[in-house]
Amino acid sequence: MRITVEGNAVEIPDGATCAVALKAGLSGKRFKAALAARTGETLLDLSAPVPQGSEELAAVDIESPEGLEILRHSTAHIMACAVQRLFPGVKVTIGPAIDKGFYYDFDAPRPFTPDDFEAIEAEMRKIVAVGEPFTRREMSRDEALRFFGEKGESYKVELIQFLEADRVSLYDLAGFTDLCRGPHLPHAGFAKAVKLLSVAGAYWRGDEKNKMLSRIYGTAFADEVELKKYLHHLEEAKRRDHRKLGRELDLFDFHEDVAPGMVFWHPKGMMVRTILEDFLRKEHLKRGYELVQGPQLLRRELWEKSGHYANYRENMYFTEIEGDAYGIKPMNCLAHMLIYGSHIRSYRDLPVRYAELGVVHRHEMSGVLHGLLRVRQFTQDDAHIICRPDQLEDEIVGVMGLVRDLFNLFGFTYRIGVATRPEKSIGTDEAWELATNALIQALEKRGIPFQINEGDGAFYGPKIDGRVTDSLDREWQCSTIQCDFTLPERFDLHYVAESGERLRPVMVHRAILGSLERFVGILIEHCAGAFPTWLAPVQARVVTVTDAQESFAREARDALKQMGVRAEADLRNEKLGYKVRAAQLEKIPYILVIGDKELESRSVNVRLRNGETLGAKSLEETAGLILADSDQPFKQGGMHYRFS
RNA sequence: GCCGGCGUAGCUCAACUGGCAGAGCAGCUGAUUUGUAAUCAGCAGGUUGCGGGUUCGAGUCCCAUCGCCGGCUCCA
Repeated sequence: MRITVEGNAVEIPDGATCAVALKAGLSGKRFKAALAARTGETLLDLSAPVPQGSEELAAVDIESPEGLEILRHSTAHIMACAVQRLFPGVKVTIGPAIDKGFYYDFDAPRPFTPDDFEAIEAEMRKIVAVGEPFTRREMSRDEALRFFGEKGESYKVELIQFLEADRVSLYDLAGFTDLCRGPHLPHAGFAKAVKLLSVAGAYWRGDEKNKMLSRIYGTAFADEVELKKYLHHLEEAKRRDHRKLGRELDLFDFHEDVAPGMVFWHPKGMMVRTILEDFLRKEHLKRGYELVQGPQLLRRELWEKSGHYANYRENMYFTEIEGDAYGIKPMNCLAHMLIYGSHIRSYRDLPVRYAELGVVHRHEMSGVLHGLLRVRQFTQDDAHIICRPDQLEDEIVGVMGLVRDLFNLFGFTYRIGVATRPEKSIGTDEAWELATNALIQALEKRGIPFQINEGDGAFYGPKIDGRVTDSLDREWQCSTIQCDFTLPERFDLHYVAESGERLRPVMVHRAILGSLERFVGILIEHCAGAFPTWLAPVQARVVTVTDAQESFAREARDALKQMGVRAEADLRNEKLGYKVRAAQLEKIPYILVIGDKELESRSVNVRLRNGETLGAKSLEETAGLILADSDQPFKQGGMHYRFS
């Protein structure tokens, strides 16, 4: 029998096993992975005969990353097959593998609901149990158009019309035929650990002008153990949800009825924010920034002049004062430019670095709001650097240093992207090219790896994006560094050069943590509510064993406060275990127990958040311990105060 | 904004096909005075998101609206 391995035809004796097939013609990483897996434990059955009629090599190691992707994509086919068996008349569209699973978009008379999962999964299990083979065949473009046209699969017809190839490949599975590049599993029997997860609406080809399809998300793993692990991971993410922890830890809440998308910070949450803000201000002052602040409302004419009115109006709030239209600022740059423009500037004055923890309002569509991570009012750790073109690269390099230091401090790994000119934009081609190159060169100079995101830039300039990955491997966009030649032009900013000539400066818009709201949300999920000691709203709680220690407990709390520790006391008439449990659930870093023994020696018994007890210590010693712990990030936590 | 799901006490959730709105936790009060993740008892807690409609009767069915959740689109 003749089979094809990654495009190479190989002759295999009839009745040969997969092992023989593997030996016969190996190229392509997924087959190498399969070979490698032969020694270890694998679901690949090498003694199985090569299935008849299969043109693809009958072996896939579904434990390799490539194999897993094949498994998931194939599982999407199995699901589509099951859906068409159960719901005749449902049209298929596309069903790719995604990061942790797969989806398939259907055009169904009635959108699917989770109630349908049981039936679909049962039907899928039948296909898997039989081990229905995937078989590949090819036909010409016209044949395929006719084939899918006759079946009424109009979406497949549309897809083929967009393809440039003369011939297309199709895969058959138990009577279900799908247009597909492949590759696929040899047979459905591999897809044993499968689960459907959710339904959602999704636009055909991702365009909101197109029809809304019904999408089913699912996942598949090499075995049940891996699947369970992943489902557990999803549970863990749920447990860490900042919206849940925000309520449980009494950090913040929302009053959806009166202010959707706007945060009410409770005392503990505000403490975290305040510490963060103080830290950021100090850090910016160290790095040559100056603090400024502009107004919330600016006349509409100003937004027209900047281009925001034309490009960003639908996301802005407007109000009227004495008959004049005002826009509530969605960003801080205009005020900063007006401040810059209030003096004549010399080339010696540059760069000017204006920083503001700026409160902005953006009218986000109702469907996108999400806890602290997507809100309508938020605070940016914003700054604008106005500099000479020859200083631009150094300034970006400096900003990237701050990005690195801050993310290191919080223990985030991060990924950098460069976003280029979008369709809706202002400014000349030359300016765009200059700005884009400056960003790229600065990154290269720092040796920071990055990817290019075409057309993802702001309307006034290209940008560098920084996305952090949290402890659950999810990515969040925080940093944005934008190069802007356009607004200085529109606002006629200038500086006086050595020659006396008036020249145009460049402006860099940048935010490192992005929005403090979002960042606190990410941080909560990252540390599961257990803030590092320096950020913990309550660092220590004094807990009494009986009422007899009440007075000393108050004394101890006040003494700790005096020494700079954020301490409180739990004097409730409850058993020690109850109060320890409460403090532990609130993730307070230090629990200080006072019973009769400690009362006598005027000490506290120190218990850490992880359950470890350190024994009795004097109040001074305890305060020293806690303060050293909360100082750590500033002194030893990988901070680099260098500018280069 | 679009598709789907949902909205019952502060929180987590009950209430069969329409038939007297309930429990645990949290809270408050009292008893208890306790040694490192939950002492016991009692009390209080509600216009079932809001507004209409159908019905003898609506938490439950219908319409409208606000909001939330999961996605899509968007995201400076």
